[in-house]
Amino acid sequence: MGKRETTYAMVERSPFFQAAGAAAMQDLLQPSFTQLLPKGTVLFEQGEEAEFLHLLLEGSVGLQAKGDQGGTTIVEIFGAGEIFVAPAVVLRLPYLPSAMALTEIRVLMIPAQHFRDRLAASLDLSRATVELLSRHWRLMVDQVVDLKLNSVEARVSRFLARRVSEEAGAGCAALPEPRAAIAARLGMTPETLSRTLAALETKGRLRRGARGPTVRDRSALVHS
Amino acid sequence: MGKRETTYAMVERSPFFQAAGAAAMQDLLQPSFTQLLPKGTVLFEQGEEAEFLHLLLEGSVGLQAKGDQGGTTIVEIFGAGEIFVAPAVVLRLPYLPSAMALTEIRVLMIPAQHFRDRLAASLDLSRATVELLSRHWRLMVDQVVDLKLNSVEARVSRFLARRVSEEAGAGCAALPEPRAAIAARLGMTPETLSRTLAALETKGRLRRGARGPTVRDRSALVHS
DNA sequence: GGTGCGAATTGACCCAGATCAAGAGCGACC
DNA sequence: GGTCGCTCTTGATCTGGGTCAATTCGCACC
Repeated sequence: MGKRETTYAMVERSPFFQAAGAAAMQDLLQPSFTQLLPKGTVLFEQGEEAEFLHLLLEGSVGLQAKGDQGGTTIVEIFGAGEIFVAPAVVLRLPYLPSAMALTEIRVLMIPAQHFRDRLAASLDLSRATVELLSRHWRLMVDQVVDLKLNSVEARVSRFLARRVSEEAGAGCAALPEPRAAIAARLGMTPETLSRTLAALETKGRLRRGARGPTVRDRSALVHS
Repeated sequence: MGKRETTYAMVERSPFFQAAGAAAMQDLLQPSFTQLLPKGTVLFEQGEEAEFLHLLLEGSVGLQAKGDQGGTTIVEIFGAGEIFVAPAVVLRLPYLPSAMALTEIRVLMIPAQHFRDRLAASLDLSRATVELLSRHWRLMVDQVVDLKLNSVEARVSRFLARRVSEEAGAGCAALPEPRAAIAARLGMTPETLSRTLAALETKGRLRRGARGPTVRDRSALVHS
């Protein structure tokens, strides 16, 4: 079937698959299944035992965490091809954040116990997981630095820049996720995000369109 | 020799050692060596190739990162028994942050290539590394949530609470690191940290002494 | 026991971004 | 095609924490 073909092709392209190799992945994926879920679906809730490792095939999901004094943020937004949430699965601990579909998504569900079993048996898979976690740690370090050192405008600019192709150096940065989610990911209010996009437009850095803002010059956006 | 005895005993108590098991650790530690370094020493610089995995035996080190628009922060402060910076070692990539001794330190240096070799050979070590990275990822998630949702006072309170023993519920939170480092870790200026400590003192939450602030009631500090 | 110097505290002021409160689009569904 | 219920944007105001400057503290070294 065509749909299953593309699914496998997408899985194959993910960096995790590359690192683990086809053999290990075959074993891993055998009892997994895909789900098609509408925007807004909660994949799992903060505090639940981890039952699945997720590989996102299409759309984006947000990892949402509650602070202890109340209030929630989005800690990370994952796109197609990315895997979450390995730490909870590995440590057999409750999920630290909840996960919510920010758009309609297609996601591959890998049973947690099966993943742990394969992990204990396969060095290749283990190695790929180490690399995955390393990359994810670096993402979070990057975000912490961003939050601590950069202004709202710089954070928005960096976020948009990561959404336009690096080689083209320009293009339309689609923002299919709700504004509130993006604002939370960037550590600001939706109002401030909106104002900042408006400010970037008057500065000529982008043009706001229906399918998201169009960036004129990617490098000019980041460096200033 | 007594000193080597205690070194090994400390290594043995670290969670990473527990997870990896004595056999794997024996192999890992064979070509490692310890160093005694004064406060202010730079262990490695952001952008250098990773040459060592570090296990901190005594003192504290700060992971310091530069933002791309200039300015630096401290992303994390590690204490005795903790391992850093596995991601750079694993990925054979340059260190993302620099590391600086915030106090006098004793640190075990594990050659990077040796670590990677053992990692590729030992499932136990691999598994321990996966768990280590998972815990470190969670630490960073926690910090991101803290930065996004909590006020300066709440962040300082949480930080102090983690420095007093949980069972006692009170005690002296030694702050041997320079104030500027702690402030950077918490995403604020040294001035604000100072003022916040003063404010917590007038509220009766702590008493400031020479060997760091003494917390009267740990749980009152966190929950308010 | 000065005395010199960097780190920590305190004080006065200011500003980026939050908050509160209207509007403006924009689909979905009758 | 209207109108209900969104999300998004814009406007006005407020405030937490940053900035800059002046002490004061702690302590190594003479």
